[in-house]
Amino acid sequence: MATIYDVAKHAGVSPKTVSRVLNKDAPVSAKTREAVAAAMDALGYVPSHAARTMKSSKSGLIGLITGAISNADEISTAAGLPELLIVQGAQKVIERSNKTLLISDTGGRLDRVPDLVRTFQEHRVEGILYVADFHKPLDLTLPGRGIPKVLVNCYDQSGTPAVVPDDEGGQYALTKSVIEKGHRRIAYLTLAKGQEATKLRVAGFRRALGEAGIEFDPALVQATDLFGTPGERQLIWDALDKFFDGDDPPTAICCGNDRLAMAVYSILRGRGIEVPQEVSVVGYDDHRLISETLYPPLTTAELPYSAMGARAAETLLDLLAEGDTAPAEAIRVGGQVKHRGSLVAPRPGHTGNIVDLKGRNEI
Amino acid sequence: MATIYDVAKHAGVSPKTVSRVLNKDAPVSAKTREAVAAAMDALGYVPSHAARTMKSSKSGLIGLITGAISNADEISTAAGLPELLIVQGAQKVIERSNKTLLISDTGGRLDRVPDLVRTFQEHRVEGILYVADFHKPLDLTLPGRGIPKVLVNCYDQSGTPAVVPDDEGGQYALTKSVIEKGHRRIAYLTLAKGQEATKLRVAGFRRALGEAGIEFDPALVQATDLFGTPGERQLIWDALDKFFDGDDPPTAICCGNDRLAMAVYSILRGRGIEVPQEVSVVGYDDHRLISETLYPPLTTAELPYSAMGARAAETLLDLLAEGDTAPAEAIRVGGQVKHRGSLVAPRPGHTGNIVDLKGRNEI
DNA sequence: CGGTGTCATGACATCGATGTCATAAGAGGT
DNA sequence: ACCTCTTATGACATCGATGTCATGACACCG
Repeated sequence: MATIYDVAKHAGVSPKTVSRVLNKDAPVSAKTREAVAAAMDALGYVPSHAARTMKSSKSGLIGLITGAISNADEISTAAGLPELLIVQGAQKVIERSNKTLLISDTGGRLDRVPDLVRTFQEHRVEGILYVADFHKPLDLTLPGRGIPKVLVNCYDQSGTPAVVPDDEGGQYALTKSVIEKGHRRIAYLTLAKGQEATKLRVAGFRRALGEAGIEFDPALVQATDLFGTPGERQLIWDALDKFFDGDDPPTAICCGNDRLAMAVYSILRGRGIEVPQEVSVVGYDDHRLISETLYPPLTTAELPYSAMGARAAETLLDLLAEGDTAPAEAIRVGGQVKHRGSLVAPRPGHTGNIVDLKGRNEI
Repeated sequence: MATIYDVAKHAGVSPKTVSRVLNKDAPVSAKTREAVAAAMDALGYVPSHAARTMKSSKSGLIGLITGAISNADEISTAAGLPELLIVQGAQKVIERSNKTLLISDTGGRLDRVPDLVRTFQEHRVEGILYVADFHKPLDLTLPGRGIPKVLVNCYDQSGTPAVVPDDEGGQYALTKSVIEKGHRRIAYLTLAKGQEATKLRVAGFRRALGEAGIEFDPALVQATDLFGTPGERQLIWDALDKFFDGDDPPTAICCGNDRLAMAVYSILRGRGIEVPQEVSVVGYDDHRLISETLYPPLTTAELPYSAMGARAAETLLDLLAEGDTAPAEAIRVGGQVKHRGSLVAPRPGHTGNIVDLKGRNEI
């Protein structure tokens, strides 16, 4: 590969002059500039990032740790998608700032993180973004003392800057939309218990009910997310059974994510219950492959992953530029409610008890 | 950041000796080695990749160009997923070889590719992987003379090494499975006309029919992929109409991808046609979010993206190691047929004409 | 005991770009 | 005509790691 010396020789000038042409940091006569440009062209010269980094001790690199790539398999099951969208959001911001994103993958193993950070350190990254696959507390302490870091989709105890989704607000807004359509009996098939998102969203759900003066009925709330494993369909079936078995069945069902909503559609149809005519269904995530392909299209709450990634990248760049003291609290990023066809006003006088709930021939 | 000189001073040895400890390329006495290790530890020393690259002119970097990140939005619509899985496969192989993958994103704009390649050149990448979002001929000539390259999911005229999916063989195997179940009237809702995959898969479909002595009926083949845009559902509806309108309706439907199969499920159900009892349905891609969540689970052909990425990375590493002459022909990677519940033997004497096809009240 | 290796170590130059300082050639003011 | 100032350029050192060569200390052999 041609060097600045080759270019200099070819153009009959000194290396330093070539450098000046490259960086436009000092006046160079037009004639010389053209000669140098011609030489660079002729030799196909491209400056060496390594040499620049060495001299300036600024790498222009931002490291990002994720499982997005190795989780790609599970993107099929939607689990890996969030990370990817976060990476996308970060990428857009970073590239606009003229830095380069170095993406490293955990391969799903947390114990590889120190290795990845070390590689980052070798490359002298200026900052690190750590992306989690779903909203959760982070138990590990990231190595890499002195390197500014921002956590995305997770948070820790030590006050590392973090960007997380506004789960409470999202479910609140979505539930409010459901209530505004006229529903009063609203069931909720939540994500797994213990998950951060579950806690926060149930809180948002209750807040919306409370504000509307609707009493919270624990019998209408059930965790049914088994991450797509085989027992899940049965679990949902049983939950729906319970819901529709009472005298006052729900007229709307909130689902912990769009995949659950998809299963609910199919089970309801199998029982001859029409969506949305007899029961409204809403999801969460706005996983468009589902929300737009299902029929009727799914009303759902957007999980603003891309925006979170962008926000995190901006926060990191600010940290780098100004040594800004980052906010002590995690930054919550909210998403929109996506209104589609699966949520309509409840049928007047509808009881929900229209089919024989014991006829499980489709299971 | 501590340097090798700092470590040397701290340990009371010369920098060169520290270097020897780092690289184990010359004998160092145990005592010295320990002293150096202790010094490195105390100072938190991490060697500078830039300095190494400069000295050795080997960057240990492999560049990868993709739209996977920026297409993440469309992963929701399944379009971006392939690239991501390819990246995953490549990543695994590259990391095993102790090199680092530098992932660059086109942001969906082909005209940015030269920029990305230039950035790669600045980083002195040793090779480049170019990943396309779906199987297609590549019209652009990649810049970066002299850098070994491997194309994935695409191919060009200039004999650049390429890795592509075996679309013909995949559809052949899938269709053969359908035929082996006893189906003779098999419809095919293909992807968009003109696409590489469409041509190859229709060829595979016809080969399977031909071998089984089934006449190819053009009336049963229709392109219905509109990439999830609004008119698509109508288009599929019309196609199904046509299929089931004749006296000899199909007993099985092949779909160009899993998303189409998902729409087909929903439309058939809306018409009261049971899957798979009355009509078997198969997809293509094995997009597990769909194929495993649909009920019944979808029989489909795996599109081996991850394997393609891995294969491409191996090919590139071989090229680097041995200056191997790459195969002149594109490498075709085959996938498996995934047998699930949506494909069963046809009902004896079934005509397919069991519902009023004009009752389109669900559209 | 001197010759010949081997082991352990260090001095120095080098990779490619750029910051610092020096210098030569004009431009402009008095 | 002389001094100062700007413009345009180059020489040289430097960033951090490592390849090359040199050297001192032993060990072993005859």
